[in-house]
Amino acid sequence: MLNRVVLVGRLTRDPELRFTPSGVAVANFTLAVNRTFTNQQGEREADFINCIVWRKQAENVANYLKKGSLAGVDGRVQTRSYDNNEGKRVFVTEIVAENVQFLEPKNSQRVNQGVGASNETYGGAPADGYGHSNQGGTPNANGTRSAGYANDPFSQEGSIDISDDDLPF
Amino acid sequence: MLNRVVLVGRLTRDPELRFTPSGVAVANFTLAVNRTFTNQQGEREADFINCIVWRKQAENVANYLKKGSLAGVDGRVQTRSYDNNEGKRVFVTEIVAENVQFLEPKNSQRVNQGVGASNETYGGAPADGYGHSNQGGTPNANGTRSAGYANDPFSQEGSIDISDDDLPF
Amino acid sequence: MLNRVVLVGRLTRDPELRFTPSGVAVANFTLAVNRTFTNQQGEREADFINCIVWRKQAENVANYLKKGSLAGVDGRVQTRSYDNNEGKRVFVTEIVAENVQFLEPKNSQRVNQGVGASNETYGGAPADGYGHSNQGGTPNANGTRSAGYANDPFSQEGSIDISDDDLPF
Amino acid sequence: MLNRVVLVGRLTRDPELRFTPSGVAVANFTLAVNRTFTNQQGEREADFINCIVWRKQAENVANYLKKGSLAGVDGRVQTRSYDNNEGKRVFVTEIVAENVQFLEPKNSQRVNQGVGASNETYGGAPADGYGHSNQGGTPNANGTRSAGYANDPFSQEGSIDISDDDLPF
DNA sequence: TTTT
DNA sequence: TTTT
Repeated sequence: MLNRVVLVGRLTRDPELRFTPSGVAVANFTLAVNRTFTNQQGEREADFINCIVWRKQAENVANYLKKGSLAGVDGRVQTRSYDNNEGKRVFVTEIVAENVQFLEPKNSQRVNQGVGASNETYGGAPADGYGHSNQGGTPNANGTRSAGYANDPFSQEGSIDISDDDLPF
Repeated sequence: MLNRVVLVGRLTRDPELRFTPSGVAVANFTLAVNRTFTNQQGEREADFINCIVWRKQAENVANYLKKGSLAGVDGRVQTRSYDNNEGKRVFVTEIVAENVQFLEPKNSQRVNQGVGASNETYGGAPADGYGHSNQGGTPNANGTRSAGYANDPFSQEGSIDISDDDLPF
Repeated sequence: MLNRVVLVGRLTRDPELRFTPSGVAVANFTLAVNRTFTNQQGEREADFINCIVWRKQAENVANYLKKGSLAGVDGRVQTRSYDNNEGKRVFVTEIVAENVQFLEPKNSQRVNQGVGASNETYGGAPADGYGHSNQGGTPNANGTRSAGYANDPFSQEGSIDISDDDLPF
Repeated sequence: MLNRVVLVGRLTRDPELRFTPSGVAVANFTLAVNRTFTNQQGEREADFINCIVWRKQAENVANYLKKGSLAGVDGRVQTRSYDNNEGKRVFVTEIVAENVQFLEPKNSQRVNQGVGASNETYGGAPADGYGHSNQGGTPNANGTRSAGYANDPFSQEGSIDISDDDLPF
């Protein structure tokens, strides 16, 4: 059924790049989209919209976008649920970006540094329903733009709770 | 900034019509939007997307859509937050419908009955972060044409008070 | 760059199914999309929007949609130009449908009959800049369930001026 | 019915600002939208999409966008027809922009000079099916706030007559 | 928990 | 908490 979203906004912080157990890249980011109208106090509010993007585009996002970057997203609305650490079901609505357009002028774009550019929350399962992490070893030691430890044999240590079934293709 | 969503799906239950203190109609409904692709088990999943619509369109939605109705929505993604009854901040992402299209064939459409069709949760603040309601007293005292009858047990007598040019078809 | 269109409307006539020389299916149809507002005479006008769809979806469109069918389209705006029979350059704007949703209730859907369901303008090049037809050999030998005159020995007369380069993938 | 378009692209030339006989501003511009995929020769083509925008947004477009500007458009597909100077009916498909977003970085934006910035084709009906113009005499005699200065050589003296809250940023 |  |  028809399900289409188009957004233009700015990243509220650096994107987070992770990998599924089978090595597929996923990036998460939040877009601040300023409203075109003002509220009753005359202020222009914003919507803070969570986005997720897969594979090569995920790596591009991680490498070329950072906090404050202007970006366009073409995708679809997705809902999912997971049980949080208190055993409560949490419902999530987010945008799965199928196409991300970088809208920063060329000269303002810098390739992100490997270390720290995509900051995995080490140690302990993140509370967002994704379990991907990049535990142990030398994370992204290879540096450069694309994601080395996708091939890291140690990446499976500890638990992971995302399986390939979660991939949207 | 650009923020646009278009959906086609089916209502998971009857829409809920409420009113702000100043008498503005708001309807909430959830659209089940079937995915166009299947997961790795070969099943076609759905996204359950919360929508909100205001004013005249809210009344039309409450009057002409019900559980199972096929509808299209043109709107924007909105995020907001509120403190739940445990004092915890909850973040909500929903679609503000600016235009709702009824996609049921004509003959399958019936005007909803006033009682029960749009069920305001009386007594106590709803847990969804909206406080609007139109409880007791002189509903819609502020006047205008909007729909006091939503909560009015007598509203079915005689004709309904939506004029023909309010009808979206 | 972002380029996204979503439409819901009714086919103004039966879709036309053709094939490129290499056997790729293409269907053309026009969607009448009623405006949600009225003009100064109080009339509700419509936009008549040309759409094109490729491959399996083209065959589905040809088989399951006909004049009057309600359909949704998710796609992109495309422009192209060609020289008409008076040697004048003509510019065309149309929607390339990437996803077509059938919105007719199940019971009202009938599989189109092969012959006549999708009516190729026989004899002479069509004036729309597509010359596709299904020339030579055993057209559509690969065949399967698709559209009637795909198997029409006469459809090959005249030239074809679409090459595979025109395919959007 | 649902009819929604979102585009991001660059103006192929300066926008053209005109006025209807009753003084309503209209701007036309063409957006070059680069495709996200390449053709079989490996080239990335573009679509050249005609847009039209009304009233205050038309004036903003004329004042703040020029050839090469990056802009986003949220609108709908419109078709219309007119008889050209050879008495032939011409069909036009264009995008009516309901919201235009300026995507150029702040420092790269300059207010267009009045003269030449928005170039009305004086003398003789334009061949595009719009007859509006605002020729000579008392421009914008009907009054209101709309932009006579578009054609007014003196309009640059002192301050520009767009108030700050008209600015889209 | 938010961007310019 | 989900629709056909």
